[in-house]
This record gives sequence, structure tokens and C-alpha cells, in this order.
Amino acid sequence: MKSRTFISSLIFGLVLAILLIGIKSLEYTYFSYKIGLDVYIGIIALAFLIIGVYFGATYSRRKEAKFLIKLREESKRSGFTEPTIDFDAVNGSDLSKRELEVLREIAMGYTNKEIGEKLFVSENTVKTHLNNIYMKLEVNRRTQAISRARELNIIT
Amino acid sequence: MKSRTFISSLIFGLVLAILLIGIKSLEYTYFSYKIGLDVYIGIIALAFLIIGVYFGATYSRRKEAKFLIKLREESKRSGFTEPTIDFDAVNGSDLSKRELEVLREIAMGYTNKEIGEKLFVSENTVKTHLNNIYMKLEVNRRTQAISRARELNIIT
DNA sequence: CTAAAAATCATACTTTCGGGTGATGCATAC
DNA sequence: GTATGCATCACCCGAAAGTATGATTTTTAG
Repeated sequence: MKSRTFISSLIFGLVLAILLIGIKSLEYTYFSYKIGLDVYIGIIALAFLIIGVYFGATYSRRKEAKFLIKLREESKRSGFTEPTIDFDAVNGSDLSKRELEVLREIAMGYTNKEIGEKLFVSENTVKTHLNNIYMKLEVNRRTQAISRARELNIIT
Repeated sequence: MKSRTFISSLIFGLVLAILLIGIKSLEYTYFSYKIGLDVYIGIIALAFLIIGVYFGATYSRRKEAKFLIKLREESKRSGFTEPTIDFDAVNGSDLSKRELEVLREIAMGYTNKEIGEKLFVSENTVKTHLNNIYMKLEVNRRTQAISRARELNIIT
């Protein structure tokens, strides 16, 4: 951070110097009269304002992008934001143990076939469980089941 | 836009004038000697650089968040405690406005056809949006997209 | 003004889901 | 001992979802 400040100062001074030299040379080359101090300062101010706007914009944009990338990496690293079953909230919902397991799997985005393989049952069995889940939660799609289970705090 | 330029010029001149007056009065009040022109200009330049950075940052941020602010207001007005888009997490992300809307709808458990009717587009369009979402979130099913979006805190 | 990104729609094809129905074995509760 | 709930599996069919490709229009950014 210290070297960064140093570099910034350096660039700042450099730009300022170049501007001054530039204006001076323009003054001597193209104008017979001297440029007033107010115009002088105005040009400097305007130039730095523009530079500031540019860097402010790019920096802020980069900052946001970094934030997002970081977020993404974090959630990748943590790996499993596995939906967990809230067994307290489950009390009273008629869902059986196996149904809860299937529910968690669909919330993780697995297909019926994949769930079957994970739970060592056939795809048909998974479907049966699913249909029972749908009845009990009064829905008719897996996405609705997930949504409903979250509403009921069964899944968190 | 014309009046905006005018106002900008006005503010620019005003700030410049205030700075000049401020420095001058400081010079007369606290210093017996005259401040060198280089220091003078340096202060001006620095001041405008800072102002520029500030406005550049806020302007760019506002620009990026434009449609998101609108969406946020809409979802606040609608009042539902349904899955909401976290507009801070999503800021500057790959997902477009329409894609976010579709994402929210699938998280609520609607079918493609229903989403099309709600958003006044064809089912095919919804499918296209969905495929783009899948690519951007690196998934290949709607349930995975929901899960992933929750991981990324896009949906809460 | 122009290039890029976003939004729109379509067609055709495959895979996955959902709904209905039925069946078997196994606990356990009454 | 049988009714009930649970877990398991099968088959069928239509609906929904996903894949691939291409095209047009609108919007936005540089």
C-alpha cells in the first residue's frame, strides 16, 4: 500500500508536469500573448477532473467484479451449501425419512436417476417417493416442492 | 443533456472559484510569504482529481445498478416473501435483467409456459433465457440453477 | 454511428418428469 | 391378525424440460 501511494504520487506529479510543459509550449508556439493564470488553472483542474472520473469509474467497476469473483470462489471452496433438513420443522409434516432424503436430493439438483444411484434404489422408487412428497406438500413439480419445503423451513 | 452540461460547467467553475478563494485567504491569513505557483496548481489538481474519482465511482456504480434498482423497487412493491433476488450480490454479474426474472420464476416453481405468460413472452424465449442461465451458472437443470443461485446468494 | 449484448421467437429432437395404476414385503400398532 | 404406513419396484403415456441451431429485432456502449 505504501509503494502504491508512492507510485500514485509519481504519476500525479508526472501528469502535472507534462500538462504544464504542454501548455507552456503551446503558449509559446501558438500564442503571442500570455495565457491568463485563471485559464491555466482551469485547464489543469479540468484535466485532472477527467482523469479522476476515468479512474474512479474503472476502479469501481473492477472492485465490483472482484467482489463477485471472490463470492463465487468462496462458495466453490465451501463446496457444499448442502440443503439441510430441519428435523424440528419436519415434525408435523407427514414426510417420511426416505421422502426427506429424496427431498434433499432434488433440492441439490439431482435427477431421479442420479438420486436412485445415490440412495441405492431404482429410479421408479424415487419417482414413487416423489409423488408421495408432491401429495403431502400439495404441489405437483419438484421445483414447487423445493420452494414449499423452504417455506415450511423443512429445508434450510 | 444540454442543461446537464451547463450545470456541470457551473459546478466546475464554482468549485474552482471556492478553491482559489480558499487558498488565497489561507495564504494571506497564515503565511507571510506567497505560496508558489507549483504548490498552488498541485493543490488544485489534486482536489479535482479527488472530485473526479468520487463522481466517476458513483456515476459508474449507479449506471450498472440501473435496472437492478428498478427491479428491487418492483419486488418491494409486490410485497411477496417469495424468493427474492439479492441485488447486491448480483451487481455486475453475468446475468441479465430478463435472466434474473426468469431465475426468480423457476425458483418459485413455475413451468416454462407459466413463466412465458407472466412475462409476456413465448415459451421458447423462456427456454432460451434458461439455457443462457444454465451456461452462465455452469449447470444444466433448473433445480441446479436454483441451488447454485442460492449458493451465490443471488436468490435468498 | 457502429458494434456488441440482450431479448425475442422458431423448429426439431432427446431426455427427464409427472400421473396413474398396481404389486410385494415388512414392520408395528391396535 | 389385519389395517396402516413405509419402502420397494414396474409399466405406460403424455407433458415438461433440456439441447442445438439459427435468425431477427431492440437496446446499449463505446
